[in-house]
Order: sequence, then C-alpha cells, then structure tokens
Amino acid sequence: MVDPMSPTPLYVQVADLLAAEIKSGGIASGAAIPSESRLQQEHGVSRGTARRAVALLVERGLVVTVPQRGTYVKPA
Amino acid sequence: MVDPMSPTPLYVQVADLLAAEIKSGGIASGAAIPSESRLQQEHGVSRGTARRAVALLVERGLVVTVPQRGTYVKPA
DNA sequence: GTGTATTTGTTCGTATGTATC
DNA sequence: CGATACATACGAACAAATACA
Repeated sequence: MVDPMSPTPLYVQVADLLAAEIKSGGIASGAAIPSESRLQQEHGVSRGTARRAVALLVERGLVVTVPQRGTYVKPA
Repeated sequence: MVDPMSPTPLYVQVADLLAAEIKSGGIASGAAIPSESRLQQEHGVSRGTARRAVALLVERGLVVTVPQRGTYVKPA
C-alpha cells in the first residue's frame, strides 16, 4: 500500500510497487501492466500520479508504452 | 486558545496545543496535522509563528515534516 | 497535456520588548 | 543617557514539489 506519511512521492511508491510485481514475476515479460485508470482505483491516486508512476518505469527501462495499446513489461 | 498576553511565546503555545491534541489521540499516529496556513487561521498567528511551532514539534520528535506534502504524527 | 490548488521552503522588511554595552 | 544586540512576531512575496481535476 502507498503511505502518505512516507517522504517518498506517491508516484514513486506506485512505481516501486509495480516494479516489485514485475521483478517477482507477478506480471510476466511481455504482459501488460494495469491501465492508468486501474492504477487510480487500486492505489487511490489521481490519474496524473498514475501517469507519472508509469513514466518512471519507462525511464527505468522496465516497460514500454505503446500508444493506444497499453504498457508492457520488457523482456529481460 | 493562544494568549497574546502570556509571557510564553506564541509559537510555544501553538506547539503545546498541538502536542496536547496529539497526546490525547485527537490526531492519530500517521495522520497529518493541520497545514501551516490552517494553523494560521485557527490560532490567528502569522505563518512564521506557525512554522516555528511545527519546527518545535519536530525537535521534540512528535512529528515528521515531508516537504511539499505535510507534517505527520510519528508512530508511538 | 494543461491548469489549478495545496503545502513546505526561503527570503526580505518592519516593529516591539528586553537585555547588554 | 545613548547605542547595540537579540528574540519574538507579523506581513508579504516568491520558489518548488506534489497532487488533483
């Protein structure tokens, strides 16, 4: 769960949760991660925050976003 | 209420009021205390004074301040 | 993608009372 | 007596990050 008391920005927390889920295999290579709207609901954040979280994963090279399709876990 | 006539500095009075509210459970662990601007309004003091009050609570170890987020009651 | 609101961080200036030199 | 220093308190303004709509 995200922690409002943490000094870590919410979008970083969401990104870290997703990264952990990817690393553990909870989301397989090539599979889509939850949509922005799903991330909103699951973590109780705004869409802007969800978007930033995904953008962070893209920066880290963990996922690739395909316009009008979704965001997918990169193959190792 | 804060008393401008008291020899106790206003920022100490505000800090003591907040400390009492925390101790009594009026503000739970992990919950945010009022923002500086709210403390201004509630106690009729300047923001500088509100800031000093919060800083005092941080010194006492009662709360932690997260930049651009807020100030939260430390877990016991 | 944009715009707005909120919150803390920071820096000025001014005024007052107290204490010190 | 005058001059200085310090702490308190207020006011205003702006910056930056976060979050939401």
